[in-house]
Amino acid sequence: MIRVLLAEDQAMVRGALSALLRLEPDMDVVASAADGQEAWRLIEQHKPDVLVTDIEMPGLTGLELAQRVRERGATCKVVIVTTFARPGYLRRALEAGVVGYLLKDAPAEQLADALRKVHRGGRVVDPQLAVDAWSEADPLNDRERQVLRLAGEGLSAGEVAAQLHLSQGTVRNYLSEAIGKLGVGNRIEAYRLARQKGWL
Amino acid sequence: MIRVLLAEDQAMVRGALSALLRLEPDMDVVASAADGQEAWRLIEQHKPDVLVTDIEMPGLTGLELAQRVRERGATCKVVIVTTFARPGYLRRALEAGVVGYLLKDAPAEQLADALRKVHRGGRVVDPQLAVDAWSEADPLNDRERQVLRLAGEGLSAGEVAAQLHLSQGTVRNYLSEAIGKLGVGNRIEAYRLARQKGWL
DNA sequence: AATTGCGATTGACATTCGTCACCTGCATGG
DNA sequence: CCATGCAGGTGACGAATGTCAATCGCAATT
Repeated sequence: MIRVLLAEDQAMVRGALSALLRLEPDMDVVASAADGQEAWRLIEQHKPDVLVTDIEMPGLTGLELAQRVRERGATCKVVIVTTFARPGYLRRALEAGVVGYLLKDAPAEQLADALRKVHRGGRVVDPQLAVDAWSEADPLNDRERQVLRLAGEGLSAGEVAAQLHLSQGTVRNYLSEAIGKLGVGNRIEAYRLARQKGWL
Repeated sequence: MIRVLLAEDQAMVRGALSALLRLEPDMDVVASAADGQEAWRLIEQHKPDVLVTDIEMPGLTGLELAQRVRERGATCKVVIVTTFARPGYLRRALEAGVVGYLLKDAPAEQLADALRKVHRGGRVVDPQLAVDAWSEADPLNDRERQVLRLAGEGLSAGEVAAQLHLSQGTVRNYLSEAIGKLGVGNRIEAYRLARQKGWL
C-alpha cells in the first residue's frame, strides 16, 4: 500500500486527483492540503510514502516545500505535478531532491504508474523537459531578476529604483543588460521570456 | 442517469475529473475532449445532457463552444469550470446561455451537485463572482482590445501598426485611450489589468 | 602597492511612448 | 442637404526607455 499525500491549491483539482488515486487498489490518499504550510504539517503528522505537489501555491510553493522535506530529513519521496513546463522550475526541483516531475498535460493514467515507480526507488521526469532544463542556463543575475520582475509589473524605471534603493540610471542599465542577454527588443518581451522559462 | 461530456485541455485534470464523476452512481461520462473542436464533434455524436468545459483551451475556447451550442440548437446544458474568476468571462458565458459557472477553487463535491441541479433545469453561479460581473463593464472597444493584446506581448507601436494595417500614430492613440480608460500609467499595467478582468 | 574585478553610478544620445489638439473621409439620419 | 458622429490619421511636445562609454569605490588578488 502506497501512502500518498496531496498538495494542490485548487480544491476541485485536488478532489479530482484524490478520486483518481483512490481508484487504484494499491494507493491510499492519507490526506490532502491546499497550500505548502498545511502540507508540511500533514507530512509530519502522517509520514506518507509519497508527496504529490503542485508548484504555484499560496504561501509555501511546491519547490520550497520539496526543499524543506529534504532539509528536515523527512523520508517521503516528492513528485511535482504542475502546469508549467519551465526548465528553471525542473532544474530547481531536481536540485531540491525531487524524484518525479510530471506535467498536467500528461495522461492521467501516468500518475499512478509514476508514483509506483518512484516508490520503488525510481525517477520519473518528462524527457523532453529534461533536455531543455540542462541545455539552457539562466543568464540573469540577481539584480537583473529583481529589476525585471518589477518592471514586468508595469513599474517605471524610477519606481523600480525607489523600491530597490538604486538610481534610475542603474535600473535602466540592468534592464538593458537583461534585454541584451535574452536577445529580445524591450522589457516586455524580456519579462515574458524570463517568466516562461521559469527564471523570474 | 446524467450523461456528461468533459472538455478540458490538461489531460491529467481531465482524467481526474472524469474519475471524480464516475464515482457518482447517477453520472455517466460518455466522452471527454482535449479542445473545443473535438468537444463539438463529440457533442453531435453523443448528445450528452450536460457539457462540462474549461475556458482556456487551444483552438476553440469554452466560451466560443458555449456560443456554438446555443446557436446550433444543441440540447445540452453548459457548465463552465475554470480557474479564472474574471467578471468578463462570466458575463460572456451568461450571454452565451451558460447555466453553470464554477471555479476550480470550489470544493470537488460541489461539481456533482451542480450538475444535478443544472440537469433539473436550475442555474449555478458563484455568487461573489456574479456581483462583480455586473458591476464592472468592459470599457474597451474592439480596436483598443486588439492593440492592447499585441502591445502586451512586447510589440512596439510600429509593429502593432504593421500587423493591423494602421498607422503608428493611431496605434499610440488607441493605447493612450486604453491606458486612460483603465486608469493606469502605461501599456504594461493596462495589459495586466485588462487581462485580469477577462477583457482581453 | 599595484592590479584586477565587480557592483553601482553618471551623463549623453537616439528612439520609443504617452498625450493632446486638430484634421479627413464617410456613413447616418434628421 | 447638412450636421452629427465616428474610425482613422497627422504633427508636435515632453517624458520614459534603451544603449554606451566612462567613472568611482571597494574587496580580493598578486
